Amino acid sequence: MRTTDLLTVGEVAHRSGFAPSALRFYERQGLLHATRTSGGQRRYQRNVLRRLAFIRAARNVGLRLDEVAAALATLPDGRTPTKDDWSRLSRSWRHRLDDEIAALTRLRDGLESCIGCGCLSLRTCAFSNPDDIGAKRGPGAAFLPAALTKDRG
Amino acid sequence: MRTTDLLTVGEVAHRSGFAPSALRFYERQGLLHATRTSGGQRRYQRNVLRRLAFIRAARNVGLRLDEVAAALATLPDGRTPTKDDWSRLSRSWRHRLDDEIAALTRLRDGLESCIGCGCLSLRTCAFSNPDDIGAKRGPGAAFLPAALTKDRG
DNA sequence: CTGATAGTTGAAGTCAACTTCAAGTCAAGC
DNA sequence: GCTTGACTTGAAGTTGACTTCAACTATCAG
Repeated sequence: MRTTDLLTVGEVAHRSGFAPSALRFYERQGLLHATRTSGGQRRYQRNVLRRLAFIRAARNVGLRLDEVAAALATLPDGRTPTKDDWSRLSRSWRHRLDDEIAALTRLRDGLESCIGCGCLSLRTCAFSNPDDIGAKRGPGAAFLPAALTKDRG
Repeated sequence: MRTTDLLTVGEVAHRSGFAPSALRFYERQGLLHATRTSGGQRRYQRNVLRRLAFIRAARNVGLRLDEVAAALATLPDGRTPTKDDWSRLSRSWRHRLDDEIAALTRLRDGLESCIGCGCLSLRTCAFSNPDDIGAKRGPGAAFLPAALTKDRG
């Protein structure tokens, strides 16, 4: 293993938990940057790991990659981001998570009142209201992540 | 408008909130059934609306269509499902929603402790841990529905 | 009977976030 | 210098849940 302060794709993949293909994909999407060796191979700065931690956290919260990219674009260039920078970016997530939790809680409570009667009426039952949570999703979007649902498949 | 007790695709679409294309898709997936006119057009029984209400509710909870199909397959055939039938099917959802809410709550609380320090360390911060919620999703699956995220895009 | 409106089909497209593939090139330890 | 393992690329494939399209056909009010 080399002793430079630059990391190879494999090293970054191993340390971050992202697949190499994901790292290359993120680079194409403008979320990451890497210098190249004379032979064309990627070499990453060590701070890419924090950036990737941010990306994973943002994805956990439910941000799409383009939103993550937009957030990352607000980081000051020319200097390494500080803790305050990262903190600022993730501050708004709390509200977002609150909303998500509230929506799911409403859904659960609606279910509580529906289980008893078994109605599932399209008109009266808030639980299956088209205007509720699941409606008007864009094409192709799954509702909840597999990781949240896989345990009780 | 006809006065039969059978519904056209358009009527079902309007009453259920599903697009006609979604109804045809569900039929191909075995979630719905329709009789046909002599001319080949679909005609739906009135109880298809309750079935669709169930489908929407299940989707709201986060079930995939194949899971919904499996659940619907446990309905007794030969008779119209009763309220008890529907109630039985949706009873397990409560637990599932509880888990989803708990996972998001853990995530939010992890965020709370991370906001202060801005660490986002891959090693120490539970919030961005690869093994946490967002990790190991299958390809193509979005984390949260647009409906939950669109307001505070 | 006619014309407007609504319905039919299979095939292909969409979206997000990646993964997989084939065919080849680089880096480094011995 | 050679071998081995890691790396490179663009293109195409995957998944789930639909939507869109083009080219027709059916239904029904008047």
